[in-house]
Amino acid sequence: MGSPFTLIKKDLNTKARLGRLVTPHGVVETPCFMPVGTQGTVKAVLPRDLHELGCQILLGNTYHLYLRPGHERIRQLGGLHRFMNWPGPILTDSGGYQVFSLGAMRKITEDGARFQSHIDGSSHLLTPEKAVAIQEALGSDIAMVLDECIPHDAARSYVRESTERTIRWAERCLNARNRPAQLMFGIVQGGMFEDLRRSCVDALSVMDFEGFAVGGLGVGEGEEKLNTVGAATVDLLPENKPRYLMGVGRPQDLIHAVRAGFDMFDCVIPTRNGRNGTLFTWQGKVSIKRAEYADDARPLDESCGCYSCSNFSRAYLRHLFMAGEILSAQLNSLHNLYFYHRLMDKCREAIRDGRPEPWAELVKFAQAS
RNA sequence: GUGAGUGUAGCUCAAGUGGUUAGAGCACUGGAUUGUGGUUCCAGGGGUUGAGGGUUCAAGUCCCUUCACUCACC
Repeated sequence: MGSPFTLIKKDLNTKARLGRLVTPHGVVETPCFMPVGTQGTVKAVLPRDLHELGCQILLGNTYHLYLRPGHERIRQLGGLHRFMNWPGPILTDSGGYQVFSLGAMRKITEDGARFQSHIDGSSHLLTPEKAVAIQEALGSDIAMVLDECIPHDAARSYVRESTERTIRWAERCLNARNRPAQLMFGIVQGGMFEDLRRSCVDALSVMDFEGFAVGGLGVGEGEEKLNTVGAATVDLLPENKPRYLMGVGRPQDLIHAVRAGFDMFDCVIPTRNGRNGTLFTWQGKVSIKRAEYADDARPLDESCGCYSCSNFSRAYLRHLFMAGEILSAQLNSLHNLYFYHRLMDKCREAIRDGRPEPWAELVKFAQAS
């Protein structure tokens, strides 16, 4: 059995790569964007619509599905794919980000991360072994190792200590595997320190992972550090395996990261910002709640082929938002995900094309954003 | 008609015995949101304190007149 990842083409003008990742539930063309479906659903979007807009792979979450409805229940019901009626590939995050985002509600030890449930306050210990067992029960195509996502301004001494623990956890995750068909990705930490990033890559890259992720970015460090640390880290990763930049980002961040050599992305921005009234277009961000759109009969983006732009006016989208209607979240999320997928289409086309012109357009868009 | 009560921001309400530039929540306006708690955070515009007169160094607050609304009773 060969490697699940095939590097199809390296761009001549940038470090971007065109690839193909084979998973048990289908093939993913990279660079790709993964919509976030934390709780077994991409909020406000039907699986049918995700498929229609070109979505290839979704992200689910270990921590959330473990707490509710429970991974054993999902296993009994035929696994996460069947449970949420998404037949395509699914990558599951390990719960490492919740180590970061739940802040005061968790405690880290060598053994694992102890969480206080945000639902009922009950206490749970998530160990590397348990994170793997949960992801195997969910039946995801790609499992992520348990890591600790640290704040961008963490002191060097803590970053070092934490990153070394994350490396030990990665090894424990590998040893806990029981389903060879499920791919597993290691996660590079190291904060904003390039030497710590490098030693983390050195330690992880000799382990038998099918891909590598870069974590701990897009957590408030700012655009410049995101780009420089991201680019420096991705350069160190093995060329023949997929490289995933976790949790990033804005359209301009994705363009920079693809050009730096990343293959996979996930981010809540298109769905969360959509629900909160921020929409992405090729002319830039549009805050649909603005009063200036109250009487605007034009579609959000004339050049967009999504269901929302094909059928509704800005005035209607604003009305739905101001009225707090459920359809607002649906139409906005659908549009933003459509936009993100067309953005990734353009990146793949630029690599196939091989000329600098398509990149020039994308960079121009990124700079204007 | 008589008696009582209430009038402060678009809405609901605060502002001890008179004392800085009348505040808050919601709403509205603008901005933020990066491995999601259907949010949250930041900033801003808004007032002739129903109207008129009086007392006082000083009135949303006390007095008089008037208007509106609410309730009770003829």
